[in-house]
Amino acid sequence: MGTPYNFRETEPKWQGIWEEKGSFLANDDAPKKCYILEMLPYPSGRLHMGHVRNYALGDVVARYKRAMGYNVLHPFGWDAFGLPAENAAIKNKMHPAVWTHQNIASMKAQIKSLGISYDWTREIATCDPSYYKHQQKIFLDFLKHDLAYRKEGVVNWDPVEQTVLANEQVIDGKGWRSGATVTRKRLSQWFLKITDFSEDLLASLEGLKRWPDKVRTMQEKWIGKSVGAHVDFPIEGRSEKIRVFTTRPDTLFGASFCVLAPDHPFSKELSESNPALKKFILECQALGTSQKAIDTAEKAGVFTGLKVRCPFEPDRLIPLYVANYVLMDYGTGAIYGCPAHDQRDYEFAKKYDLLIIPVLSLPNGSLPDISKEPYEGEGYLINSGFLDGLTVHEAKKSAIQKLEELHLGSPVTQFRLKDWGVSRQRYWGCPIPIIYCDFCGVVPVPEKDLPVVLPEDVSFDKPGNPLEHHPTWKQVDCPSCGKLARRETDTLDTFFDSSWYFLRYCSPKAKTPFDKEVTESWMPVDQYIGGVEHAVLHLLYSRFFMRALKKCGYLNLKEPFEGLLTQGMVCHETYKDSEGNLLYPEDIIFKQGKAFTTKGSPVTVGPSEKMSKSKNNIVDPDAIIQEYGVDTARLFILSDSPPERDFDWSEAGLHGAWRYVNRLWSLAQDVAEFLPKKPERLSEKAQEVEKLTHKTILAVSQNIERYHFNKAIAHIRELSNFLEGLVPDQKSDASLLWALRWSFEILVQLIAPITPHLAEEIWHSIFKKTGLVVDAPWPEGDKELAQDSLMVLAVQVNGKLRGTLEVSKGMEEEEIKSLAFELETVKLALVDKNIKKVIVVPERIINIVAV
RNA sequence: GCCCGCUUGGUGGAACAGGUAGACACGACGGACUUAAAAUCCGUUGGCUUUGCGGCCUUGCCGGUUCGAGUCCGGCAGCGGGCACCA
Repeated sequence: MGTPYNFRETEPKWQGIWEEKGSFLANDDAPKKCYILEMLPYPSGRLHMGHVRNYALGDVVARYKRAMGYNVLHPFGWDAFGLPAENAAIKNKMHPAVWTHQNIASMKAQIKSLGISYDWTREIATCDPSYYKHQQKIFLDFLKHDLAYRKEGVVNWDPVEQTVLANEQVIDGKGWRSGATVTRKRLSQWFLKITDFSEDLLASLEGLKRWPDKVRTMQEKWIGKSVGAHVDFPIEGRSEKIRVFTTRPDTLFGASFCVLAPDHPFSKELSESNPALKKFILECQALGTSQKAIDTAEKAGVFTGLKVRCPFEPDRLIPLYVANYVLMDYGTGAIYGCPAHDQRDYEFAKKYDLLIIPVLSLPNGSLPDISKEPYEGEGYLINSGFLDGLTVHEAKKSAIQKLEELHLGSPVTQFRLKDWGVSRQRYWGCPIPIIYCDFCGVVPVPEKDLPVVLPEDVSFDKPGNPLEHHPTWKQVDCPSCGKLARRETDTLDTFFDSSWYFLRYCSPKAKTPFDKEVTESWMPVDQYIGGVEHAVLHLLYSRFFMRALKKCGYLNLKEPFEGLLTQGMVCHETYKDSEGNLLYPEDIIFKQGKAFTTKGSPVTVGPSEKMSKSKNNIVDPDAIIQEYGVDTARLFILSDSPPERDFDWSEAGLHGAWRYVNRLWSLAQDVAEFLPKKPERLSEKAQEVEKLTHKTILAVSQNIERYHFNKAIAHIRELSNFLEGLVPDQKSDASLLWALRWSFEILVQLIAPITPHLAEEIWHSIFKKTGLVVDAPWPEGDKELAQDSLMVLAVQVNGKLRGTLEVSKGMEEEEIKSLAFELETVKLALVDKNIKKVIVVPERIINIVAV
């Protein structure tokens, strides 16, 4: 028994030494670069376990790469603009800047106690004018290169508060504070032309080999390329035509109505003389702007009184509707309905009693049953004139060809992706550097006047945008004519801030947004780590930014993130007392596997759910670090689940990690006795130690490379279990004494990226090493020495395991077969059976097939 | 509603390219140490069955491909993420 491990002293000590020595500073000039990055956090004020998980994952990779000889860039910063700061301002009467800076200070202290290998000299905060100054420059360059433009966009409008609401502030169609029914309002706003890059953003996904497939699929679906056609439906009795977009020109003979979006210009025109339609359009505006609200609303529409002519059947007239399920943003803002073969059209047709004409047979030629639901599968065209008998694919081609001949349509490729609206009617964001002049129009703020800084003296007493009702801020002289003009009072979407921060880290002190040469040498990010919830928006916007910046001449790269790891959520059980009230985890005691309150009454343990305030199941990282130390928390959070899955936090699991930390500490003392040179001869046990050690090095390295940290830890535990078992034997075996010490030293290096403080402390105070583990090169595994000479083969009869064989590597197949047949259990299973064949899979299995 | 995932013992998970399901842990149970408890250490632990040996069943559910399926294919169910102004 040696001295117990004192993490309270040890952890801050090593954090201080690493900082003092500058162990984690990145070097712009050194070769072999590696950029490891965790997603920029929002400074909410309190660190949560999701952060701890994220940073622990990144730290293992960063420390491992450093030990592998890489020059690692591992920076940190804050996504410091955003809505919560304004909410806090209203609630607590605290200025957003003060609130944000306080949060950053307290979170920074918490993060420092995690011992993550960050280069803090590169820290940024997006709310800092020295950051957003460059962002404003980028915006102006986007404007110059036709990547930013103004158009009308739709926002959620709270008519009582006279304020624009975010989607999350709209609950069941009502404003979260006022409770008033939210309406849609059109405002002139700034947009970025992400759609200029639709094709490239889609095609380049294929090259992102180190991204999870599911993220690539999600982006692919989001961009949503579809090949279809524009089709014109002439309006009966008028000269205009309704142009629709469709992906199914093959089903045109099944058309039974056409639908315009409520926002369609023609809908508006017709509504002037149609009060019912006008009323309906107003009702549609009561729907929020979210896709979910639109999709789940009951399909409803109004007949315009007009009929349109089917392109292929000039004599057939179908009604023209305006309906809530057609979007102005997508395609042409108009569709034709083929209810027999489309779910949404089907629902609409049923509701308004419109014709449902089947135009597709099943692949076997029979008619689909469309009495209850539409048929959306493959088949052959029917009831379709010149298309009859064709497959869907053939009919699409043929229909488009005919439309072109008739001058009533043309093939067209459509993307679901929309341009990115970046204007926000809020205070706590980056000001858009634009001035509106009655004489000169839209005038960019001259570069010499950047940054346009947020005014500090704002009030949140009035609803709406504080910049808008600030007494003087928006008044400015026009840079062009000098007359009095107005500043843009909208600020930028915070996704704008986080779409280029990873570039700023490369040269955080640059006078320009970033230094081209240095940035190109660090970029792309080798490994990006963050939550799956960012799979589409943040990651897609960042990919767009790289392309847009390239177009503006900033750099010559297209993809920001070469490797991507998306981590799962951190969950925890929920607890309720006998009355069903939620309880906090710290008020629960476990006895014999059952849960009780501290007062002894029984507790119902609910399912594990994402840690959140509303579920009362948050575990505070600070408290855990106080009680167990950060290495224990890191070990537990890395060992229990693979990173991409949800993680279940449990006090018991944490305790297991704590025990292991202490076992390693005491094992270190048991094997500390030193033999300076490897003995000439190794005993059998010493050879086993050597072999398992090499196996472990290889397995741990491979598992870290693949981000299977839980498996890496399992291998480390296997090795330490083995070493522990041999400790009593070492006194009588000098070569084993050497082997145990040698092996354990390697084990300490292998676990160092996971529990870095423990590793340094063993290295220094038990092994009396002079250098630091962080400066030691990663151990090298020898494949030869890790080889087994014997192996175990499974023997099956008809696919069922009947026994095993231990054979030496390279034994002849015939010999293996005959050994297999000699197994008693095999003989028994083969009684009264004829052998049909024997399958031998080298080094794996023998399967005897018999009947 | 639309898009994308996930589902293996009491629990978290392992099984690399279809080849011995349950590595490594947690919990539980039994034992050692202790006046006792905690801590620590040792052993057992998927289920059913048999006095041992063994046998049968088992990867959310139903079906298929294969000598062989947790892994591949089709269908279903449950849970979760995203849906463009939360970040």
